[in-house]
Amino acid sequence: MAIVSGRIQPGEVLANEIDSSEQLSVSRSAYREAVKMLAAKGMVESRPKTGTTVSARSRWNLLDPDVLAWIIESGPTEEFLRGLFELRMIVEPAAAALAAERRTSAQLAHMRQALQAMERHTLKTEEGRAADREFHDVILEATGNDLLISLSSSIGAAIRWTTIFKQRKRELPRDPLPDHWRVFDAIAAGGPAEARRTMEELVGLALEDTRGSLDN
Amino acid sequence: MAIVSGRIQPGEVLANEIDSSEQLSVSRSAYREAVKMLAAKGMVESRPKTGTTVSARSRWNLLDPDVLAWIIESGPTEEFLRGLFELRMIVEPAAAALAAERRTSAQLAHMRQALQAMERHTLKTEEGRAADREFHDVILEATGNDLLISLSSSIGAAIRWTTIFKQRKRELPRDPLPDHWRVFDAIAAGGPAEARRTMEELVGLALEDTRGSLDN
DNA sequence: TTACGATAAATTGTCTGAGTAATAGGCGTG
DNA sequence: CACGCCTATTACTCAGACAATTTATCGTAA
Repeated sequence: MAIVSGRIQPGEVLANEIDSSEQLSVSRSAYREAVKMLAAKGMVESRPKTGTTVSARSRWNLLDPDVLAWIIESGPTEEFLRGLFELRMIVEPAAAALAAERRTSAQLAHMRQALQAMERHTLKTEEGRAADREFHDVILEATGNDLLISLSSSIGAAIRWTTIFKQRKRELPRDPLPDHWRVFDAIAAGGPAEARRTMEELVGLALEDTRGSLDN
Repeated sequence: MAIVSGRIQPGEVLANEIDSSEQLSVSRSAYREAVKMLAAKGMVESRPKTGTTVSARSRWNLLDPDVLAWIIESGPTEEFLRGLFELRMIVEPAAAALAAERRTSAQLAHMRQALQAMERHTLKTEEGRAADREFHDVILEATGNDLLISLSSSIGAAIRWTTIFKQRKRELPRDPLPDHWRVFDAIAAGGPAEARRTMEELVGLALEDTRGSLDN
């Protein structure tokens, strides 16, 4: 958190292992294992004699789920959130288009089932939100592209966290179901171009909602 | 490598820490630090009594540069490579479109300079390839989107490794410079739509080249 | 026979203290 | 001024012990 919040800036060196572990009241080995995880995510680099330095932000694995979570938790800049939604707007419609080309009928049935569950429970309940996630997950699965799945689920989780952290106060102003059904219909019958268009619409509207609740 | 190659399948448990570290002739702490890095990348999960189990592939951070490198090094499936290029085809044109909207004149000058260096040295030399990378990096920088930069540089590095690993034998059959200049012109003056189109063309042709060298 | 609660065993997690290896920075010499 | 040597600092590795956690087992009672 000190690193992602900028309290320790890239280029700065952390206190040496002994001092750091004492500050945190843990053993040196526990501290080292923690630092190794940060190193694995590209956030720090360790070298003998020099110590452990915070890496340039461009070297961080920003798409790592943990890193994303930490950034969001630490109060991300507005610019970062814009970037997050921008990326979603690039990836999700493309994923929908691929799904329209490749989905199996079993996957289609699965999507319908998820939407029906969403309809029953609404987004106010945890079950409803789970059904929403499931719908989007099946779309990703239908693309048959593991990398796209990995990327998109990271983004999806991050976006959900932003709404959990920031929203809270206002109700969802709009019924999201019709948009979801339009995406479904497009993937079922409309072809890739139509799937892309409807998903752009869905993401765009979700963005509007979130933007509203972020302005405060 | 045992994990990414599938020699140890998701769900399987690794030998316990003492046996594993002895097999590798390292101390338990060194082994634990290594495993912690894999855990940070989502590839394994450790729990007392149960041991360390390989996570489901859907939980891996496939976009982590290390994970990508390991997968490519271990001989990726053709399907995986298709997915990689597919993702590139989604991301890079979108990045070019954003760059066309937001680039500063300084960045534009930087791009021109990189292309001229590329022209001087050609892609046969390391300097020429560095200039190529620089050109693409400046485009990313011009998008002003950190997440997009992180994603695209991971993909870019991965693609370079595939060509390094597989290509080797044949010369580049085509002069890539005209395509690069078209992208440059579009970013300089043509607007986002034209930038997207020219970048699609560039990536598509690069894909063709690589596909050719992969079929053997 | 089944359900449940106490017990045991296996494994990771943590801690400590020591020694090793690498390297940046200073020092001296040519 | 350039180069090579030296030293101190730091991360890196190791070994051994103990703690915490959780699964599996076993016995007891319903």
